[in-house]
Amino acid sequence: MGRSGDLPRGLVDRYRARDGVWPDDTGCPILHVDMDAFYASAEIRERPELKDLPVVVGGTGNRGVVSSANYLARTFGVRSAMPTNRARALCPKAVFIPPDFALYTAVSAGVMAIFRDFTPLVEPLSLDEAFLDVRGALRRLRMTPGRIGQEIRARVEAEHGMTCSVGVGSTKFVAKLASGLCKPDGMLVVPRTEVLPFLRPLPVGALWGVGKRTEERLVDRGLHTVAELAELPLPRLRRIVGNAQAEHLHSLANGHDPRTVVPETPEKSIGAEETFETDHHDRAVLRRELLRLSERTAGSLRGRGLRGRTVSIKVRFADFSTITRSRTLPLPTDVTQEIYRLACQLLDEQTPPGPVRLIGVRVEQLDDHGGAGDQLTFDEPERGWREADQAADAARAKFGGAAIKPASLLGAAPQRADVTRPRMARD
DNA sequence: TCTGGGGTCCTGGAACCT
DNA sequence: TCTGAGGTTCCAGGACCC
Repeated sequence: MGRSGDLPRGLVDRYRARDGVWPDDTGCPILHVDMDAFYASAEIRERPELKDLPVVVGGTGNRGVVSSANYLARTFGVRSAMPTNRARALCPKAVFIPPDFALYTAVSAGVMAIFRDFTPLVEPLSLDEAFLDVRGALRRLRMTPGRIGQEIRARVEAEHGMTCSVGVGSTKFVAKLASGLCKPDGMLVVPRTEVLPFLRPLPVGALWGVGKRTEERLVDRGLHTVAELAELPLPRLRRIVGNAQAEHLHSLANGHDPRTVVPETPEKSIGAEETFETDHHDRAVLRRELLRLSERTAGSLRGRGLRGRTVSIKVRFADFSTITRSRTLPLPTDVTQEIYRLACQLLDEQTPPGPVRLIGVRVEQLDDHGGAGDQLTFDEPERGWREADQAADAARAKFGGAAIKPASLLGAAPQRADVTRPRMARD
């Protein structure tokens, strides 16, 4: 939660423990646990000699950005999402490390397992954070929510050598804000009766769903704080931000957040995209990249037992203008060649010429085919491609990711900016 | 400063169907 | 047979989140 970290610290002290006594956590069953500088901490855990150095994890190429920086690096002004080149200028002595997602995934699994020792109702938001609903655990473990938060913090540190921050509240939104306000290595309890006094002085940008653009729009109309937004008549807010967002923000600002902790949510889309190290006009290069991305996307689909009906491509030009083009198939697919064929059609028929800095492929309208394995579409040629995909998947599983690739990808790949992968931490 | 990558959700327009 | 209204789906783009 980026901007909540900029809030006045004095505001939050009343929600910390005083003389070892925590504020009343009755009716506060929601915990939000957020690992501190997760990727950087995981790297330091692997290489303890980095402990007292500024550490920055992120793309190390020309166009890379910072995914995570330890708190020492942050004292130099380094922030996540900042271009790596700028981070380097601010802190030349920092150790820059490309992300290692296998490591973060493994650490994350260990941390999530600790959460599940307290409650089965764990909703991971990314590798480094999760909501917990501890309602059932209160009776079973005879612990208060605050006590559970402390236990979790202690176990994460003891078992993984990393710190985390915990927010305890009556709703997801309050718990999430609270964890953001006590970073790093802290805990905050916002009593149910204190929700409105807690929220009202916050800037509108602290509301979940208010980013840079919406914040500008609200501030332009004189709405600076949550209190001002809460008091605005709903019809006026609708005219500013649209119906759905108005309802959502008005509820949050008035302390209402009906969202429950949902342990499993089905994926809605899967895709891959990449930024080139230098811009490319050449359609042959773009098509080759589409094949690589189609292969990655289709592989992810097959790995999860999913198929999708809508294929979309995203093209970002040198001037940063971005277009998306999509087409829907009559039947869902997970076949690399079919996704690639559609992606090429979209590139050739619907994409204007120009220097391209990023290209991506995404598959939407996903459909779990429930292990129906070979259930086929009516498109007979697809059968051969699916069998080829399955054989290639098996070979990759046995011999590694580089073991098999389409012949057209065997040549030199275009230089890409540093690759990062699913769900980055942003802490 | 100059902007990654993987996602979700919403809006609005066009096309299509009833 | 034509037309319009209303609903649904598709598509594109924007904003946001981590």
